Amino acid sequence: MPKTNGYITKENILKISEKLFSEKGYDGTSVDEIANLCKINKATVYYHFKSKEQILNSVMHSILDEAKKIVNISIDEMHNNSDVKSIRSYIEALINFMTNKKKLVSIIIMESLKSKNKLDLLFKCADLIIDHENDGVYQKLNKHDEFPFNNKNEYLVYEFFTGFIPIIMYIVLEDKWSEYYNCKKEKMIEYFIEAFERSHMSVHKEK
Amino acid sequence: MPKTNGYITKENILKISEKLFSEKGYDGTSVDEIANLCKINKATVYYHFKSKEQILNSVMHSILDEAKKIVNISIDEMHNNSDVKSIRSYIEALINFMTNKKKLVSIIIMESLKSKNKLDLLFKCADLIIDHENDGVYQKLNKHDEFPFNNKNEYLVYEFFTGFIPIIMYIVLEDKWSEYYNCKKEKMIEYFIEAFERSHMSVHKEK
Amino acid sequence: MPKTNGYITKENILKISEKLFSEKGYDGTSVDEIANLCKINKATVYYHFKSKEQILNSVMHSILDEAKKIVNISIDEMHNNSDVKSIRSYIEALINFMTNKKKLVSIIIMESLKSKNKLDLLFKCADLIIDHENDGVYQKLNKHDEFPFNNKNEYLVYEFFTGFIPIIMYIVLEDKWSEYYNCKKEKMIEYFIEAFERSHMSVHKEK
Amino acid sequence: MPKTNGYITKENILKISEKLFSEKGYDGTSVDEIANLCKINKATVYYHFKSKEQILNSVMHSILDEAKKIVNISIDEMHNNSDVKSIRSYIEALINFMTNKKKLVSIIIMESLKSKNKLDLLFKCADLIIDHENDGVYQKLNKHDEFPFNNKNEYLVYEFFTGFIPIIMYIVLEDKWSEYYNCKKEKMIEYFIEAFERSHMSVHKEK
DNA sequence: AATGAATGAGCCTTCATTCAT
DNA sequence: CATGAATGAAGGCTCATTCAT
Repeated sequence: MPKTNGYITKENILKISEKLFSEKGYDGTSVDEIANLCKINKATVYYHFKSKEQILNSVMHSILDEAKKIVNISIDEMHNNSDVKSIRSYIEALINFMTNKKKLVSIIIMESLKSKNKLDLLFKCADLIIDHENDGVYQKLNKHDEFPFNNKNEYLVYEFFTGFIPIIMYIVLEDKWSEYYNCKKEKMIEYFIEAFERSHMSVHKEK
Repeated sequence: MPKTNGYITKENILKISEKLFSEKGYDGTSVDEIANLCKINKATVYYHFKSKEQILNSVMHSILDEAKKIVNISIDEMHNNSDVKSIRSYIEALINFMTNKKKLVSIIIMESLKSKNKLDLLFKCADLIIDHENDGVYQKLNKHDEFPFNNKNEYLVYEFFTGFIPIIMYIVLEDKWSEYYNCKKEKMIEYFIEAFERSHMSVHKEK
Repeated sequence: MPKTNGYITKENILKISEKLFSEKGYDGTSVDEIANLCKINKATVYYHFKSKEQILNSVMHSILDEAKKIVNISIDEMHNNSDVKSIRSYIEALINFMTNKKKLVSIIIMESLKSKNKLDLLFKCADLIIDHENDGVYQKLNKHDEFPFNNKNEYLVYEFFTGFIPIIMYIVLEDKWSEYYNCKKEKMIEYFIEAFERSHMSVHKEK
Repeated sequence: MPKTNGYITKENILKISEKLFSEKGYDGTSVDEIANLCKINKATVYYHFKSKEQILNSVMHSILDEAKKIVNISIDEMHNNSDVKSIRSYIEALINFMTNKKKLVSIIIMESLKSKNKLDLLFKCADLIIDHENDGVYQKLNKHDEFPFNNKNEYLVYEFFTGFIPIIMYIVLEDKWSEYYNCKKEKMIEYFIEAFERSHMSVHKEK
């Protein structure tokens, strides 16, 4: 029996899909499952979304929006506190947020690796993080320093491959890593933050 | 009645599978396709391999073996030539090798991100590289330096997330990155090597 | 709240449906498509028509009405001019009219061939044409001739299967025939009229 | 449980499909139904045939082959008997054979009317009948007469639209016609043969 | 060593139709 | 008069896997 608010239904599909995609991946989740968990008819899913892929798309973009808010808040919080400590807490905030969306981050990465895929969501996420880092944290840190990069792309390569990538890969591989190398997660995150500061942040730090 | 030597058939399945997995990913390749391209019956595939996943497994391991050889050769070359330049050339050699296997590296990463996956191939690859770096290059370079890590895991986290990961992610994302950010690949590799030295290698360098 | 005059909406549905049925056939057209092209809601279609089949029905009947007008006009024109030449021009007029509705004629035929179909539209169309021919042209021509048929059904079988059917089948198959047998359409229509006179009309002609 | 002779299975699919297509039309028959009636798995159907359309194709072509045999036999039988009587029996034989395949003839016609369809089966059937008529019956009849057609296409248009078409349309519409016009079928076939001779055959008859 | 045949489970999608508003 | 939302029922097809030979 239908006739509730369609917006609610749509949001619910999104919510359940995010949950299922997170738990079982995109390919591992069937539209039947989504419909069943939503307690709606499968056709209703297709009334609200053109295709399964479009659901994924919507899920991803709503996460991106959520991420933006989190990042903004973190940035605001450390506005007057651009020391090493607050950077550490910014990174930790990022890791915390993403850790909750771990599986979806995996999906973003996996989809980005498929050769045919044109979603570019990984880069959009990166833009979000790096641009903020750029305008918020980074600028502060380097205000008085010599800027070590000659152009935007050189800078972006640095931020993306030595900053953004290690962080998200840490998030998605943390569990497996700690199991494989037999290392407690509390230790790991400590090591990682340390490693991140030693490598990527060495450029950002005041000498 | 056996038509040919079974060993040849098996090797052929592996070869074709590597090709197909590389082009279309694991999920995107069907056993039918493998059999067709091998010009053998689908059941023959299952005579040689217990499951599709086992094919993937074999493909992965044969790549690992190949990688080992390459790494060994590179290491040997560096033996008498362990200055910064040769580290650069080592990294370049690594990137070159992996670039040829780009799609398979993608598969290794993608498979590693799947929650159910128990292969740990990504970690095995990492072990291979890092151990070699550890025993071969690194030890040499740091023989007389203060070793900045307190224990093996701290060291491994560093090597894995700020060394290995950036390199392999660079390899698999290079094309898409250069397209998305409109940056020539020749420039990119230059920026990347520079970035890698600035971040990860900063620890390895002699001060 | 009513947006427009309901009558207009209904007529529009009919118009669009005729167009779509013509282009893609009845089965090939979905109610969604009709609604979309009408820029109305799908449920609105069902407000005006009980079912998709009823739309088809209405479309068919409105064509029948149109056909009646055309036939009447043609008949009138022939009234004072009932020689062989004008019969030819009558047939040509018929073909011309129907050629414009080619696809709908196809639909009528296709629907008539479906076993469950109870519309009998094909027969109704035939009645229309044959009756007119009967009352108008034929009677005139055969007023003084020996009538070659012993009863109404014998006459109807003759008119239907050797007169009406060849004409409508010519109309709907003309394009494909000319392509398959590599024959120009201008030639074809000439051959067909000739063939029609040789066969069907041989009975109607004055000896 | 599998492992019978694959050829038998394939033939069975064809047999059941012919039956179902005949009873319910192409669109009205689902692959599920075919599989169920064959008591095999749906996937087995797809093992033997690439698609549902390919099944139709095969069914049609096997009918065409069957038809060829029938036609050949009829032709042989009247080899030395080219009088009106034997022509009548040839037409009756044709009608008899096709009447058994009534629904399939409908399908051929319907498929031929679909604008996108490229099957051309209707024309192939026509070729079969007309060519035989040409080489067998027709030649005999006109041996000594003046040939009334100036070229092959003119002749084909005549045979196709005033000979072949009336016959097949009679076959597929017989039931509905007799019901609509309230006419017994025994009478109808008599009227039809008579009508056919009066119109189409008038050209073939010796004057 | 190799194969033809078969299968079960599942997948995404479409469609005509209905109902509360 | 018109609509947004929802549905049940199918439908065509794919895929990894198995078994008898």
